[in-house]
Formats: sequence, C-alpha cells, structure tokens
Amino acid sequence: MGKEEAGGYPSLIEDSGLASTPARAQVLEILANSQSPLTAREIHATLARTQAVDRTTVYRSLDVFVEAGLAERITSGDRAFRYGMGRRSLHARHPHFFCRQCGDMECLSAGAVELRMEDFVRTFAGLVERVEVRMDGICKNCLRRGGAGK
Amino acid sequence: MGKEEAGGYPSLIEDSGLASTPARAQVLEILANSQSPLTAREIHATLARTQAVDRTTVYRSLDVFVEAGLAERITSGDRAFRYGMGRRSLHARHPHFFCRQCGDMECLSAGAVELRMEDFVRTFAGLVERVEVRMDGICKNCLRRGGAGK
DNA sequence: TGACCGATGCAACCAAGTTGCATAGATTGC
DNA sequence: GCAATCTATGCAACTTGGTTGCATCGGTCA
Repeated sequence: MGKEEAGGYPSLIEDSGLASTPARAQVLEILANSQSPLTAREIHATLARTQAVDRTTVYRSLDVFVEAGLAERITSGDRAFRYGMGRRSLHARHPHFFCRQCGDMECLSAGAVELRMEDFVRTFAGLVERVEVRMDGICKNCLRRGGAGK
Repeated sequence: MGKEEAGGYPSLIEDSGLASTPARAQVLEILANSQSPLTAREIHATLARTQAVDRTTVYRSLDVFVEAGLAERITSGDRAFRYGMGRRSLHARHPHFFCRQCGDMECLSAGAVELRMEDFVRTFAGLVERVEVRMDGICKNCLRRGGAGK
C-alpha cells in the first residue's frame, strides 16, 4: 500500500521543490507505509533501527514536508502531533479516530462522516485552510481488553 | 451570557459531585464568561489578577471539571489544550476555528457545519465518545493585518 | 579551486503539563 | 470539643514534545 518503485520517494520529494536526502526519503517512506498517522517519536524510532539520524532531523524533515503539502500534521487527544501523507500525495482527506486509552490513532474512510460546510465557509470572514474531524473514544482492542474505564 | 446569580458557580460545581472551592468557582466563572476556549495559561493569568493561585491548582481544577463533564478539553493547532464549558452546562456542542497566525480560537455556531456520522458510528467497532471538528486558517483580524503569510 | 548554501548533528533551551510531597483547612467520628 | 481523616492547595522537581543556535559537512556553481 502506497509502495512505490525504488527511487519513488526521492522524486516525490523533489517534485515538491525540496532537496531529497537519505533521511528525508526514509521519513517519507515510513509515513507512506503506515496505515495510521505517526508521532515524530515513532518515526524516529523506526528510522533509528536502520540508521543513526538525529531527532531534530526528523522534526525538520516533517516541518518541510508539511510546509510543502507532502505530509499532514494532525492533532490528537494527547500532546503530540501525528503525521500522515498530505494532499500532494494521492491522499484523500479523511477523519481520524483517537483512542484515549492506548493513544493509537487510526484513519477512517473518507466517507465515514459527511461534512457540509460550504454555506459556512462562504460567509465566514476568516480564511479556512483545512478542517480536521477527529473522534475520540476507546478503540476496539481496548474495549475487548477491559472496557472504557477511565 | 452565561452569567449566573451570585453563588451560581459553586452550586454548579457541587451539582456535579465536586467540592466547590474559591479557586474552582473562579476557574469555572472565567470559563463561563469567555466567548472562546482558553488555555490553562490564560485562565491562570486572569485568575492571578485578583488572587494568588498556583498554576497546578488551575490544571487540577480543569482536570476534575473535564472529568465531571463541567468543562471540555479541546485540541487546537498548537501544542496547548483549550478549555470551554462542557455538556453539563447548558452548552451545545459546536465546532471551533483556530487561527494559525495569532493562535486565537473561536467558537462557531453549532449549525455552521452539518456533520452526519450516525451510519459510521453504528458500524464502528470502537466506542466513539466525542467528536471534534476544527477548522484551521487565518482569522479575519490577521487577514486584515497582512494576509495569510506563513 | 574557492565561495556559498542548505542539511545535519548536537546541546541547550522552552512551553505545557504532571507528579511527589508537605501543609492547611475542612469534615467526621466519638 | 478534640483527635483522626480527607482532600485541595502550594511548591519544586520532573517529563515530554518540540524548537533554536551554532558548528560542521557535503554538494553546487561560478
């Protein structure tokens, strides 16, 4: 899923006007291969299994990706941002589910919720750049493991 | 708006099964009198103008309020949580707008967006406890002051 | 070849929030 | 009325997630 031929990620990065480096290509590959949005910490941990890369580099790579539209920064119910593939990369916008028990986040299908806001956007005095829809609750794994206890 | 007769906040707190203290009553009053969700820092700063209260106390008050449903914790585009009045307090759920330039958050009218998710919730294996709809962009003040520049 | 430029690493820093512990003020049992 | 208890508070230390300053390294271009 989201797998590309060798060399795919570097050119995806360059197509967005950014310099491709080994670290950046790997960060993007990790993002692209994940079913669900990841924290910078998770990305760094994955990356560190194969090569030593500083966490600052991960943060900075993610920053430029978000800036360029290659990745998307998603807020969750906890204090860490999550990152997923962005609009520039064949990715339809979709809502997310955040489990307040285990902290996992999952992507929901784009059609899971129907959101109508054209009327609002047309008359709103500010500029709306993006919309985030997030459901918080308890995921099915945690439900099975012992309920929604606080 | 949201104004109650003297003594209203203490009893609102006690009705939720919590002990009312001067600090808690004030925190709740600040929340209730605000048009838009506030950060713990803002609440503490407001509170500190009239009495010395430790920031830990503010955090802990907010925690118990959220727990009791008196207040609501809202995530924003930055790293700080915002707090507003919760369901238990005559408050209809509504979406929010976050300005990525000035960091202000505003409440939108409950009808601003139409969100249909009954079908999804019915077939989703996890438990959905709440939904957050947030629009990010540039508020009208910042637009006036110089556009949507990064 | 040499000047430049941006990506990286590293360490220090910062902001938001949490935790441990001692104290003070109220509440309960007697 | 007094001791035992409970819990809200204050304070300091700590944690987490992220950012910044600065030196260096590796290309690129003239």
